Amino acid sequence: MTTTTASGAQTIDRLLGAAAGAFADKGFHATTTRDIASRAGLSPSGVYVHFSSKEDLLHALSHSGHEVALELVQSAAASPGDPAERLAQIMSGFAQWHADHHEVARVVQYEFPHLTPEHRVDVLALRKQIDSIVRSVLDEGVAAGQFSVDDVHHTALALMSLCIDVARWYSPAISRTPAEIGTTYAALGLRLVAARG
Amino acid sequence: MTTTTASGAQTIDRLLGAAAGAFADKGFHATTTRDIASRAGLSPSGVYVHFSSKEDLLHALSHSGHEVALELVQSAAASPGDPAERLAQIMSGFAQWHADHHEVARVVQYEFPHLTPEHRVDVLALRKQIDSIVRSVLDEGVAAGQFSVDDVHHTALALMSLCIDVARWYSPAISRTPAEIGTTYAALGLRLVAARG
DNA sequence: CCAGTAACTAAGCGCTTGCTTAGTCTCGCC
DNA sequence: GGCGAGACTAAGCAAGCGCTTAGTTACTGG
Repeated sequence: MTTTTASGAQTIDRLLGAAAGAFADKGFHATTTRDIASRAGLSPSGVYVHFSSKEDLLHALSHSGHEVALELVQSAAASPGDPAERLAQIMSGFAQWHADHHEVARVVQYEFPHLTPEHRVDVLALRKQIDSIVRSVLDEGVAAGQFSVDDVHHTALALMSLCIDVARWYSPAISRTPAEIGTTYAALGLRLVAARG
Repeated sequence: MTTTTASGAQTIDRLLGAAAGAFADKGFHATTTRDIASRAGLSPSGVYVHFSSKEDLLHALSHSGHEVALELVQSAAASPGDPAERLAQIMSGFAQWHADHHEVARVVQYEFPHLTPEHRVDVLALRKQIDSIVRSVLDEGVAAGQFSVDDVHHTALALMSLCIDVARWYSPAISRTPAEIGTTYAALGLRLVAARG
């Protein structure tokens, strides 16, 4: 069998980081494999020791990014507290993640269509899990009379949409910190579902 | 001087439409000039009769798209009614436009970084106008005691963000019509600014 | 009726792309 | 102490890229 050594694992991390930076800066198709290799301090062919293609790198990045986001939303939804407190946790965590990891987030959200069809369905499954968690928190809040929404599906989409778009406009150069953005978005989320409109 | 004939103007429109479709489907860099030419029913060199480069096409598309969006927001902001009614007009019009013209909207929003620096500042000026119109409607609503927001800048960004992200998830295959999306987003927008939270 | 020009194409140039091949180096292990 | 295998590179190939050149056709004003 083929084993990966410690130095190999390190190189894989460098390659993923290099690809995330390059894809976020210039987009998947505008990024060359030579670009990724040089950012990772390798020769052009060094990439293919660890990944079978440029799209393979995109998929690895996309899959692990979605996994991290899913875990984040999962644990926020499972935290103690009423639906409003848990929704606030989800919004603040999800929005902050899109700022803190805006490179990976941008790749995850905007390069998704460039995955192969098989890799796309793989990643889509993780996305659906995130959506369904948000919807169930909304359902609970409505059942408890704490939330009042016109349509749970549409509202859940709008809430996620708000956080996802953070990756588009966020830049480390702006004055708002990711943590502040998280706090703001928790408040905005609660406004969107507040009962007694 | 060089004049454009009627048939030439028609071809320019076909080229812009072809480029919008191709850029929206595959992204700017993944689109080839041969692709655009064949969608427009021209030979590969036919593109260069009317546009000096592929980026020139992106800029034309981006500029006119922003102009249409600006006019839309401008006229909604100038419509009769109190700040709440005018904000609802802006949200419904802007959201609906991102669904109805999701091809151009996607190019406008996501291919923006691939413009040359000069073309980017040109388009950025139009963007800033849109933002400032939204902020002034918020200011008026706050002054009238009709709105209550934590921060006008942040709220204006969130409102625009919500509409812009429609272009990412909208597809003609879904059951919601662009008009329905507009109505939903007008209501969501008012929730985000509502006084007596 | 013909000169001038806008609209368009066939062919192709120079370059870059993703990826491969053939080989070197450096370990850990018996 | 040699050998198998993982990590890596120099060189390069076939294909596709944006764009140009040289030329043809179609129309329009004088």
